[in-house]
Amino acid sequence: MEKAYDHLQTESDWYRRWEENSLFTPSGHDTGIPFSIILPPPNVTGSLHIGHALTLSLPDIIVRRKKMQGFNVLWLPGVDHAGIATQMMVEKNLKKEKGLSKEDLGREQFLQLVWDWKNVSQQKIVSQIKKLGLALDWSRMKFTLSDEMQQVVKKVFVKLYREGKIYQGTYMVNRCPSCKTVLSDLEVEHKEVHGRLTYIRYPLRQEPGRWVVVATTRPETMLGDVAVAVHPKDARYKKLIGQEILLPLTGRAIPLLGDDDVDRNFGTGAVKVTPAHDPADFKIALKHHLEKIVVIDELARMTGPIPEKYIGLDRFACRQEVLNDLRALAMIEKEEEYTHNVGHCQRCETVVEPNISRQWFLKTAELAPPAIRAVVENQIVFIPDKWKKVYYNWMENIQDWCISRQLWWGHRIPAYYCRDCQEVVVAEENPGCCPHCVGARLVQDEDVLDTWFSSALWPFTTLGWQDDSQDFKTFYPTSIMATAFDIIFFWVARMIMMGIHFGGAVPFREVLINGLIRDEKGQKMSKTKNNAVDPLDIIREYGADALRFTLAIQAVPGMDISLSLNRIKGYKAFANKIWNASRYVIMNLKGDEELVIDAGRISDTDKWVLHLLNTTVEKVNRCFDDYRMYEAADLIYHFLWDEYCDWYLEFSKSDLASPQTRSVLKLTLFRILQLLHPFMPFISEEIYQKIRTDKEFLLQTEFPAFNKDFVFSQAHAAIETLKKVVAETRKTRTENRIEPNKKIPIFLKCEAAAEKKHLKKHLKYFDFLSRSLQTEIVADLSVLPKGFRGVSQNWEILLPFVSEQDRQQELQRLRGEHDKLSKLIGQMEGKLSGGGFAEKAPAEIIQNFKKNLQEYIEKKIKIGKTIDDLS
RNA sequence: GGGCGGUUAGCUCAGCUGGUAGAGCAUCGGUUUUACACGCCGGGUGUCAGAGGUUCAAGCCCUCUACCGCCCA
Repeated sequence: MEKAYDHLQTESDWYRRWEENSLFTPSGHDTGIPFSIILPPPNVTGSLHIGHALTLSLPDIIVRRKKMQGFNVLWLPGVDHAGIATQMMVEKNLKKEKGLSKEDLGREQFLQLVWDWKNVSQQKIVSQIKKLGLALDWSRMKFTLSDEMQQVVKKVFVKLYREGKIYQGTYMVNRCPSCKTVLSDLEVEHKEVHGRLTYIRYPLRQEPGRWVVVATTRPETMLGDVAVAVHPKDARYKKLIGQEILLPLTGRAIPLLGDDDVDRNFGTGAVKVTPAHDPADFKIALKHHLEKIVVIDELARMTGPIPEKYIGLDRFACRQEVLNDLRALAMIEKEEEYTHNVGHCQRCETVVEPNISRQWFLKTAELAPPAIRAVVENQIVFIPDKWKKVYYNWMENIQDWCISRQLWWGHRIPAYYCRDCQEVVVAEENPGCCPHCVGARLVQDEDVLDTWFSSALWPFTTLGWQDDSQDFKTFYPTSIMATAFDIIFFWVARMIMMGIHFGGAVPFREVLINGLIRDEKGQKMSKTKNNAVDPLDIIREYGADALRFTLAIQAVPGMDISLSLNRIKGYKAFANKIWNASRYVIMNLKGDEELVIDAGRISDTDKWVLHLLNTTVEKVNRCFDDYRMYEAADLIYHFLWDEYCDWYLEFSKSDLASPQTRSVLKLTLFRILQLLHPFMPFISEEIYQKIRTDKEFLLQTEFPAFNKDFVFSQAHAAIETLKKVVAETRKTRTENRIEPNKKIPIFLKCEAAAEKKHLKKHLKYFDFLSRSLQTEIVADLSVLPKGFRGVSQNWEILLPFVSEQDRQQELQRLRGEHDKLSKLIGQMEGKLSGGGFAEKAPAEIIQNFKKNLQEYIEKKIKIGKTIDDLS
């Protein structure tokens, strides 16, 4: 083996071999308990970012362990067509490269371009996923807009329509004039904007010279005003209700009416009513049967029955014009700074325009309650738990979902309009002629469905629900859905509703919500801030194993991760550590090692490491079962580095001639590789191949479980004592600047007979690790030559002085320590005698406390004696 | 306006059902010992945001405050 670990070499080829050997396909429909996860499908907008690496690695870690535990595991991959986002990117690209719009190309030709883009992007994503090492079954790869999915989506749409859950209606919706489509409420982001509140005079028709003042942030909409509303109990305006107002600039006469919903505290208490361009005004208009005058078109340009000069102006340009004109007429009372929330398009950040239009909606009234119940009844569990509150909050206030989009890239709505009788026909295929009038002039709806509509069907359609497949029967409901919290509404909630409705059961049992990845300063990563990192760059520099481990050990459920390159570097070093520990073990194997350990013949150090390994295995399994993979990673890290490498490998150097120790070395290494495999699949496989058992790949071996034959509490305690004495000796050496390499005579004293006996037995380890020339365990240190002293529990250590200066130095140190102990003991005794601690605390705690106190007291006495002795 | 997080060592973060604080990195001193300098040995570091309360005992529970962040309306 090479002296230094090379991740590039190790990570280059294993994936291909795993795939070729079908390691990632389920074991079969009749073997093992099913365990399934459907990949949250990445968008085909480009490539994966670091957040994906987290969301995808965590379930992979779970999946690999489940496979090793013998479950019948399905981990199914796929990608999402991402309607708006992908179309936008292709449009932008087309504009940039050829200066053309999508209309220049036409629907069909443009879609061909998007498909090309999708293919390139999908290829990129798949290659990234493979670099990350995800154990996905590629033979079942899905795409949300494949022919197969198009069939299912149509089927589902028609079914929902016939059930009356999908309907067409004319309502006020959010429209993005830049993306040129309507958006659902969720796709609108509310952001604080510093604007101006303009107070405009609205003259009373019957009383020339008098007016009411209305305040607005959008003066241009006044062109579409149909009324002014006041609160009926508002003393300022009560008497004016019923009068008419002459709308400035247009001269239209509009009523002044009373409405309970008017907020008396906003502005002047009189509000203008623009039903076609404001959701609240829309409601008022419905109540009072007011006309809806459209003055802004779908591209946010002025239109309608308004003065000629404004027609065609952009809404913001028109705002300036209107203000200028009002000013000229002295109709502006005042203007003030005003901060308010304005809806922006989530995709392109354009200010969203409320707009009345005919759209398709999904009724949620019947779908939501069972979806809420599923979580209340714990059929679905959120991890961490707190997210269920977020889920409830949204589900309990859910609105109907606008599912049509004015895009080309997506699932075309399977609705046909008859040109002859104007009827709408909803059917999976074009019926050819109108069932109502038998006319043949049917045209399909131009719009497509919201991307999330097909995503909502993902857990069951990917499994072949539509064909009543064996996969669906075996793997639905799936076990876990892993995702980021920002799409709980968009995706998780909708999957639950659709899964229950169509799949007949919840789509998944657990929802694993991971946090956001931030940069090392805790800032959100973004392209504009230029602090985003490319997972491929990290993998190239540090390795996929190091990246996976970094993400796993930092992924405390519900917490964001601040990703620092230094930390990744640290886990790259960890990989090198594993490599070298393995190199040591493998170099010393003779090929005759048994993997079955005879507990009667192995040494205490062997027992110690097996005992600790066993404890670690038990804890790791428990952590996995509680979805605390971060803690499992931490446990493995510390066992491997702090115990196995720092102590066991060093102990073993004295025992290499023993076939038993060599067997333990091999077995423990094997177990470590198994524990590590879910986190670091590549390096663990590479090393496994050098100590291979009968299984061809590590993933085929059985994940370690607690083994009651490996409980060696006595040996464990004895070696722990040995470690403490070695540590104290090393510390004493270092503190007193004894040359690290110099072998010196060491004297030990111990009052506990059993410990003394054990240590005597383990003296060879002590000598090696303490660089001892010769070690003597004596009954009385005071009769020996004077020396530096160390104390560790029952043990005292003496390293002989070589000069008078040594003696002075040691005395000074001892006095300092003596003082420290006196202070601590005083504090502890105080606590024990006063305040009720001794009476009220549980016996176990007090016992422990007293034991510690006793230790300090003894240590103090020992040091006191030593001081006398040296003075 | 409603809700949810966070505030712990220089930095980034752990700390399970309360029992005198931990990791990684950084830093300091030593060290080229036959697995590893991506290493080894050893060290220092904290009014656990602030105030009050419950308790024998609070980083952890309760109340309030401050600051930062997020979601919903």
